[in-house]
Amino acid sequence: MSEKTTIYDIAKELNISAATVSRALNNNSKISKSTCKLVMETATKLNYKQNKLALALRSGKSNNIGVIVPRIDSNFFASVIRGIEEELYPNKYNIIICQSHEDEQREIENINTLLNAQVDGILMSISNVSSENDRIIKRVVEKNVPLIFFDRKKNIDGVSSVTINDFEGGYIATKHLIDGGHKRIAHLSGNQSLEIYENRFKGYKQAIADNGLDFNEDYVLQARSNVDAGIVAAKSLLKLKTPPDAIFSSSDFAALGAIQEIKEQGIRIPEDFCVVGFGNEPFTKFMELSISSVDQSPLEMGKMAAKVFLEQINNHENFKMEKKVVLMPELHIRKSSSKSSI
Amino acid sequence: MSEKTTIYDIAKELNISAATVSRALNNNSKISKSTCKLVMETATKLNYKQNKLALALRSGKSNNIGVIVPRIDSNFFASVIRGIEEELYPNKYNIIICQSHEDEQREIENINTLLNAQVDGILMSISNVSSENDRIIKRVVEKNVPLIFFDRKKNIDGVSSVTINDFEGGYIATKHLIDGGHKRIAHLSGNQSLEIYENRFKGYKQAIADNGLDFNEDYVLQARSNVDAGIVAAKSLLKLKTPPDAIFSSSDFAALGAIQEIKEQGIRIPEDFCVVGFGNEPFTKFMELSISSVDQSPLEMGKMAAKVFLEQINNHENFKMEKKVVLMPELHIRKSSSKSSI
DNA sequence: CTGTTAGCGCCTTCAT
DNA sequence: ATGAAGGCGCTAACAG
Repeated sequence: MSEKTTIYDIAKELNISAATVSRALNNNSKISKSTCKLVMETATKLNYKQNKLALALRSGKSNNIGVIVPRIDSNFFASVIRGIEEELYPNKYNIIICQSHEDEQREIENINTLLNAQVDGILMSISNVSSENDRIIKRVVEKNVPLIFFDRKKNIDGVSSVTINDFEGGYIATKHLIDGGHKRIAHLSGNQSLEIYENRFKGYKQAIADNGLDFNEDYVLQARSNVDAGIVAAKSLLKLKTPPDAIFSSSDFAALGAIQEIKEQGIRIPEDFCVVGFGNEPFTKFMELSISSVDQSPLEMGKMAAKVFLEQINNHENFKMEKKVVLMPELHIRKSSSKSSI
Repeated sequence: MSEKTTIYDIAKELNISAATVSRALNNNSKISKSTCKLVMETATKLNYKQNKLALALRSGKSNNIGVIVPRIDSNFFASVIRGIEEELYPNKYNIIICQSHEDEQREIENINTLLNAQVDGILMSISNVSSENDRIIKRVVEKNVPLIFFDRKKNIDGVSSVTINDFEGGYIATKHLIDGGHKRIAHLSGNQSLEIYENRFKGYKQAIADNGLDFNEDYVLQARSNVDAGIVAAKSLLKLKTPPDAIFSSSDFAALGAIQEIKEQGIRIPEDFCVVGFGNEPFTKFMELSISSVDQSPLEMGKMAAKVFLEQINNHENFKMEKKVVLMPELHIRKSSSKSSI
């Protein structure tokens, strides 16, 4: 009972050939109704399950796709993965998850593992932009394994990507603060070597320029994406001779830390100081002092990445296709930046 | 360049047999140093990558394990998965993720898919306790595919599980409220047909009984795990002739909703009313009025589930092993329940 | 309509 | 120390 039954078992039982069984199982047109029915019956009787491994080996299609994320236990990445899964499930693809832990070496290992496992495609958010992983990424492209970047991308020929317009995100967040009457707006940025943070920063700068404000380099600090970094950053900003009166943070966590520190120093939010974050993490709307934040629509991003993959895989021609999808970010205005909604 | 190189390509290049190549690649003892070196060199030169699919088909081991969760975009499940991944990564296992969406039919499909994909084991948190999925779960056991439940389990012979002591969790949470001087403690429960919620409820009840308080059925409400459900529940609790003065909620989200409603009605927390949640969601500690909550150590749970799987897979004997690991929950006391820490 | 054959890529007996 | 052969489970040509 614990033995796996194969098409040969069914064939033997019925005194027919394995090929016929295979055909019947696959609803091949030219099989008599009777044998087809017989095969189906014995299949269920013997509790037959198709071995996808054998099928994959033969067809060269594993029906697995690999997803590489820096870490899975962040709301953003988990939501993207959910989106991917929901889009791919009806298409019979399984998802193999890898975490790079922001480590480039690990990322390369992940890609190799996935390639060895013969995945039909790789969807990834890169951890880092060094030239080290360029080589292997190019190899993926050469092997004609569809590769799609989401959120954190890299510009490489033949590689599609699904991102949000981070520039726009930075722009609308900053513009919102300017509209609120703020003139000294600081910016907490992430690792600028990543396009996403660079673009959010550029959007911020552009909004500043477009509205006749002065760009002040002292107002731009780098802060990792956690609460403590936000606290540290806010501390140093508030120590300036002319401290800012608002912050646009590239990270919700840093925004939270900044808010904590600002309130700690007796400054009122949003009356005296406003803050806007980025990412729309669940906690931003749960806070009593809810935090305004730019939403990245991770679910949609995941679905879109999956869709692009499907297009690519179904593009049987041998011309390479490269698609760049850019989603629009949406600013969710909450208490941390709206004096009216107090 | 886009062609995949196989051991035959290496063999041809070197005018030796594929068998020798295979042996050399696997560091087989009885291969001359020279040919071994030669093989290795040509392998890298030709950019050879072992096809795990072929290996899997031959060996019957895919080195993939399946993980089924109700949904992935919840901090708890994402963290468990992270734990699983980190533990299994060094052991060269890949993780295939499936979401059941709390739908039993989908869950059955997931199991079948994973079985078809020849996974070496299945780790799952069941969505539901009906008898429908019993049959398929039994089939997994019969097929000798290691099956491990985590968090939401079902008692089935031959199936291991890793859970937390939910009874204890409910008990310490309630006891903490009692110690705080509360005598009218309400409980928001989840779907009682799931062991976890049943046990949290039992722990609550036991703590009530052990401390000479009266159990009041009106104080026990079922609430789904979201903010709105918590609001609704709190509303109806506060309408009672003798409303409670504390709540132990089986869900952090419901706890948050309850807190919002309680404050809305002008009742002060924690001075007049205390609340303890369950799950230790990230937001609970971020709130200004931080929420006390029972931690489920999801990371550890994931790692443990993976360890149990590894033990099981390495248990080459044919006796079935069944292991039940129960982790201890930990109460994180925060502002929502501690008058002293205001 | 159905059977035979062959091969996907790998490893492992069995020979030598 | 190496080669030849067979098979993991499946399907697609090629024959009938």
